[in-house]
Amino acid sequence: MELKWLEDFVSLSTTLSFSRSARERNVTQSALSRRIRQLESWLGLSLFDRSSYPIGITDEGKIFLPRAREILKLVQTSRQEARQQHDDTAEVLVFATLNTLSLTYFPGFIRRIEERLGSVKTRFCDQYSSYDGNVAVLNQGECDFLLTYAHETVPLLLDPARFIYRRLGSERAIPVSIAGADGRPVHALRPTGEPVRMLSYGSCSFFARRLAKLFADRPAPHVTVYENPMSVGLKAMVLAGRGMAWIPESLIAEELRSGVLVSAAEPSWELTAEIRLYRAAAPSRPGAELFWAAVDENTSLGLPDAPARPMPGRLSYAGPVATNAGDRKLRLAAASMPASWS
Amino acid sequence: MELKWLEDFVSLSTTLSFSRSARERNVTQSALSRRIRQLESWLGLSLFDRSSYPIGITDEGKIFLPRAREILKLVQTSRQEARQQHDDTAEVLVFATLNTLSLTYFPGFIRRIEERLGSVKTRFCDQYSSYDGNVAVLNQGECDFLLTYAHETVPLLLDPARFIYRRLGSERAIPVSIAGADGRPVHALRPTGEPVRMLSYGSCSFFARRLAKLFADRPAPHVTVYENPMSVGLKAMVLAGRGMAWIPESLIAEELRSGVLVSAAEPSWELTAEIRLYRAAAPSRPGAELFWAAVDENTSLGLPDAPARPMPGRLSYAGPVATNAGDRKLRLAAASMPASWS
DNA sequence: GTCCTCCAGCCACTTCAGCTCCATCGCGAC
DNA sequence: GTCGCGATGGAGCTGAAGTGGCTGGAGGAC
Repeated sequence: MELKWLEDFVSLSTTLSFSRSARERNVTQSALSRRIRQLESWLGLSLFDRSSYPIGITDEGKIFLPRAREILKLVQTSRQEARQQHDDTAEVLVFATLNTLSLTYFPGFIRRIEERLGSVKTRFCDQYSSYDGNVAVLNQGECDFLLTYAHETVPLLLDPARFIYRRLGSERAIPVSIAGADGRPVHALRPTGEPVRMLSYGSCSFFARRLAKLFADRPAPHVTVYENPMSVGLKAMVLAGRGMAWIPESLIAEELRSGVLVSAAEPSWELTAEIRLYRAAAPSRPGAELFWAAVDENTSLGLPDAPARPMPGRLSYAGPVATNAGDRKLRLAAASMPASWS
Repeated sequence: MELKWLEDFVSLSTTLSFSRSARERNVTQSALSRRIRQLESWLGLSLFDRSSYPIGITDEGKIFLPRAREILKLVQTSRQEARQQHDDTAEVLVFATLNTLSLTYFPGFIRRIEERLGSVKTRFCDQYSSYDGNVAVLNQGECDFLLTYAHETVPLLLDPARFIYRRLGSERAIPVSIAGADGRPVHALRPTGEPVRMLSYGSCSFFARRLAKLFADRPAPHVTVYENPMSVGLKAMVLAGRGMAWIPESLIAEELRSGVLVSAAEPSWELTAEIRLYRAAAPSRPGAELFWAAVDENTSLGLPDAPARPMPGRLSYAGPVATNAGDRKLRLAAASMPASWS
């Protein structure tokens, strides 16, 4: 038996459509069909009535559905429980953070803290790509700190009475394109004329929200030809000349300096964001308190306004222990989904 | 995450030895080592302390162990629950039976019953190979009927007050070998001289018990060169000339007649067994009661003494729905283990 | 009636995770 | 010292499971 069969089953029992669930689970319809059959044959009974449209769940399926959920839930909580135990005893600080920040700001940030505290053990939560997802992680007490972008136009669903924050710096997202032979952007945003090829964030990331608002206020002709919630992915596409995109400055400082990438819109189109570190207001573990104190010392030394700095050299991941090292597969399409924990 | 990782973990936490668990789980030591590492990396912590021998389970491992068991248990019970539901509504009769009987006696038996009752839906429980396992299945009410061999020398752990039975027939297990050019057995049991090559049942099957008793009473020189709890497996080895074995007569009637196989010991070495159908004494589902009544009618017509009859033609499995159709893999070595439900 | 969607089922083909079977290495235990 | 055990690496293989494409049947929608 495979746990993914159960996930398939739960998904299918919700959508009641093989095609839709197949899309949701990032497999073809025929593969999903086969997997559901495998589950059914393992159980020795059928879970869905396919004889009509839309398909219906059988009585046995109705019995089994809560069980399947229970199993998946139990697997999830068991892992969290073991981790909690480990993090507590090993004094590991758990961060929720956005993908881009984990690549740009975090490494330098943690280095500066370690200069004060000595070596610090850290770990990231699973949920990378979604802005709200990370907020939820802090809300539910599954991490010690939330490192995130923030801007007045994007609601951040944290009770100010329960959570406090420090402003660590700021970031700009710049609309960029590769430069043509003449040094001008190949793809450029213009108020009129041809729509520009847009490489865009999905819907759940921070800059996706910022952009949605921006275009609501200042419409401009564009057609979205690619979506990826991770700015690194967008950067790669921009570098390949596939269109323009808003990319955090710290990710493309090098390319801007060398002239490979150039601004693709007037400066007024740039987006800004604060970089904030959130924590629960209530007293926390000794290690977390120590960390927070070190953050305060650093920010009091004038760091709050320092922009996020790009990592020197090539973009290789040198952060904390990857939490999904057990997952070998990473499909591009899957990147738009919440990180799977199975 | 894979459920087999949890099974590995539970096994290893019991044996505290990679090599032993690897053998138990039918993989190489290096494969098991990798799988445990995969589980650990999925969890993000280590479960065993490998720095000393024997290895020790870590604190986190101690936390996670009951959870792992819980998950596996939940998976198992969820399946049983769904099946129960299905069997009840679809009026499926559940049998526990020995492997050989499912191939020899059962098909004809069910055909005779169906001549009276019309089509009957049946299903086998998972536990095939172990004699006691099948008994336990009936004891725990997980099946309607137990079809089994029985003999006064082999204890059958069923409370006579709670379970009743009917004698359906009898079976002989005959010591056989392939015939040489002279028509005499290539491998033959002799009270003195060279030990004969013995192909033997494991330890948990019915005829294994009978044989153990037999050899305890009448020692004869032999060396066991192959073990398989399934008599069909032994038959194949006998046909390949690998040695002698006790095989149920009904499985080899054809070969005995044609002379391919011949008796490999004096007739006094033959083993007998009754074929019995057990059920709970308490009233049961209507379908089961109907079935039982049909059995009684049949046995009253003089069938009880009919020996198990081999299926005509080649030995192909034509019984009820295979319960482990979801399991694609079947390793020979695994055949000696209780059927996996995962 | 036609058109469309949805699902089952089949096929050929490809991919790759996971296994085995080596070999080697380091390290405690004895 | 030797022995046993576990980790690790590479080569090679296999089978499971995916994709992509197709057909066919069953229903809705119009």
